[in-house]
Amino acid sequence: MNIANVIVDVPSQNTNRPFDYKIPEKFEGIVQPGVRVIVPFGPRKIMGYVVSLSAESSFDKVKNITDVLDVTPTLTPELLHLGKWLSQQTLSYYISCLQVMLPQVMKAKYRKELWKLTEASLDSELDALFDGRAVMDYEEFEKSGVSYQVLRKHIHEGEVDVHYEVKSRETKKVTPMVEPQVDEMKLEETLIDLSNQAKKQRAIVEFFIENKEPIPKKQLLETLSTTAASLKPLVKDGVIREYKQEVFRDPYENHEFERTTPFQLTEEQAAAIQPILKTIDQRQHDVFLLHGVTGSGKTEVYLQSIQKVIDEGNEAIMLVPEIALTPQMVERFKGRFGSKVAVLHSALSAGEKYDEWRKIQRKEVQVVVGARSAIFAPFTKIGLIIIDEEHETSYKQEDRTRYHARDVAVERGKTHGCPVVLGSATPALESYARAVKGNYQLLTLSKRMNEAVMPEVELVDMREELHEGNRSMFSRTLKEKIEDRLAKKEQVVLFLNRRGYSTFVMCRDCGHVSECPHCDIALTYHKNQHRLKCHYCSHEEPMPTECPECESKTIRYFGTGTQKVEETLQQLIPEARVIRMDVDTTRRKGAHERLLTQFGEHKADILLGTQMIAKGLDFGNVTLVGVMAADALLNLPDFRASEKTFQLMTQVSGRAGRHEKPGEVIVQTYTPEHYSIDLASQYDYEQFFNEEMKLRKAFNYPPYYFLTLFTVSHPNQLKVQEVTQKIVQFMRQKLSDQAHVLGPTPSALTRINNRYRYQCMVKYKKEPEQRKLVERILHYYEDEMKQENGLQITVDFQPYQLM
DNA sequence: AGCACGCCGACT
DNA sequence: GTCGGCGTGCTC
Repeated sequence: MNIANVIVDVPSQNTNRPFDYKIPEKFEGIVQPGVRVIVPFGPRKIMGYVVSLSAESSFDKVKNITDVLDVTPTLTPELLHLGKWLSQQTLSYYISCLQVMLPQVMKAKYRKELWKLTEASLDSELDALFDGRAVMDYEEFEKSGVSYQVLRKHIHEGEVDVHYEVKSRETKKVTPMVEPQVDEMKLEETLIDLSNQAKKQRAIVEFFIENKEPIPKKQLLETLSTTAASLKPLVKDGVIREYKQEVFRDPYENHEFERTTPFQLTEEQAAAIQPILKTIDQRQHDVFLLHGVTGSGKTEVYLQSIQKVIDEGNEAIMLVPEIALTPQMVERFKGRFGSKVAVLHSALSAGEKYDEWRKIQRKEVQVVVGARSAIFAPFTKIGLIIIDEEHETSYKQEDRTRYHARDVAVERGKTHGCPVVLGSATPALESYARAVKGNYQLLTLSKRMNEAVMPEVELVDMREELHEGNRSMFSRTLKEKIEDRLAKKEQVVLFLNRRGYSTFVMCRDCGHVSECPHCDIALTYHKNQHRLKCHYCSHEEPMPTECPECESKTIRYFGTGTQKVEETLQQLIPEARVIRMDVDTTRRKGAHERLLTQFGEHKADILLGTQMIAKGLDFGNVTLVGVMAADALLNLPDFRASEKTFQLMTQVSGRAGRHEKPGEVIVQTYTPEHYSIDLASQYDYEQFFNEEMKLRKAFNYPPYYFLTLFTVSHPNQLKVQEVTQKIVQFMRQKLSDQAHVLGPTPSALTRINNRYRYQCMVKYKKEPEQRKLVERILHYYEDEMKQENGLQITVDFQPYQLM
């Protein structure tokens, strides 16, 4: 077994397979599957992952491994296998799948340098470049314009070498530590031997007679208010040992977490947790859908399930949509499990992420709470995987390796023989359908804790506001209610959905929205052509000058933002103190948490924000939630628009009246009669599910059909159309009659960076050959895709982002 | 992905 | 005749 099979860090079709390398004697025993190595590859040196070992190679010119980067494997056998699975699922390169599972800093960096190997002088031009140095960046040479011929001559003469260096970017933070190197008796002796003048040295020795434990050098010197000068002789005499220890950057270092103990479960919670605990006990794989209304105490169910897993010595993964958005969730986990928890989310620095990851790898924690990629936590004894707010689209990675964390969770759950719990107040239609079918076990929490009731939702018809002469974006009702809360010293959350708000066309008189006759999807306004287009089929029509329904001339496209709302609000209610939360105000690190803390301390009356305030906020003093424009999402060119609207409205409503004071929700809309808005206002998920399923069935969308989305892009529009057309034809010809192949269609964002984008969508029920067909297509266009600025074809087997 | 090699046109 | 443009094929 002295051959290592290595997946090299070269994402391409031709290198998407293991390469064999000899393991030099000095690395025997260290090189094993999952270890990162540096290997020669052609003229350069690159990083690679050992995926397996073998006794011999069928290749006769096997090179040696240059270096080993890990002492313990970075990837467990399970993760190596999972990476393979992922590459098959997403049709991406094995190496990309392995990289996506690891913290960014573990990706290798490469440096190319020129080394001068001789004292003699070279070609004058080149000598001028080296300028007396022995090493220079290759880039310098490239930029200099000195001809390659000149360089090549010297390389052949052995006077200059092109040197490739692999740099690992991970940095470990170390801190100097000190500890006694001798026993207590010896310390006492030292004390006697020390002269009476050496006061500080005596103090140090005395300190260590009291405390035998290692202590950071800095801390010791501070406590005894001395300097390194008095420590030095003791180290020299071998009484005290100085060494460096790796410290983990702890993002929550200066944060006190209030310890909490398990609550008494309500009857409903107890009933829901029962089957989960049983499955944990039996070490079985099963998927649960925990459908619990907002505030019903799903988190407590998670916490107590995890507790059981920990008690049995196993590990748990808990995914949350974007943990930076829910500091309160971190609080609860740290509060319950203390240092057993690692936290992984995007607000951490690269170094912090790496350290949290290493805590998991070194088995210093048993629980990880994190966003999407935390599903790849290098645990080996997973006893439970939880996905909170499972309907959230952020669980789907939208570039390169297009995986859905839910699928990975189920896959890992199968290998570990452990339950997967999906929790949501508004499950994704796909998930609920599976639960109804019996593929998932449905668990329900229908009541809020503490006998709180869901806040009353009032729909305000903005068309009527307009008819009655109110042209403001605030309805009279909303304005009055805000003023009322301010008077009572209570707080208000105002929610505005800005995304996609500028492109749909609506009549301000009757609320009519232009839709595609074939797709039941809002048409998108294209400003430059002044036309309406459907992004699913090829339908398009001119921008109407009057409403097709009521002939009013007030039909137009929409656009507004949080800033505008804030201005209007200030004019309307000048005394209100407003905190605005959107991408602009939360860009800086920690800004998010700071703003929320301010709001929590009632330093503002109104919290105005986008998406990011919809989740996880839990402020007892908030008694009014206002939704500025509920329709905004509804009219996105997306078959999930209704579902997203329903989910968002439900979530936002859940922000009000979570504690003693009852809450109230005002929803401003131009289409109060729309089933998703109407049913969300009644908190009727099931009815919504039924309605939406009818439409999905009628229009062949998930969960009745699966989707595959091809996106083709190229600088030349004709080329894109042509290629997409070919793909469409090929798929139509090869797939069964049950599959629907749509396209070619311009993408919603038809041109990005001067590249035109077209798509082909496949709706299908069962096409076992599909992946192979797609592989054939990608293989066919391989050469054209390699070219710089050439053709690009991406395939998404479970698209969420349809633009 | 890089890199070397090699085949072609445009020059000293 | 040589320099350097880019297409082609390979990397254990």
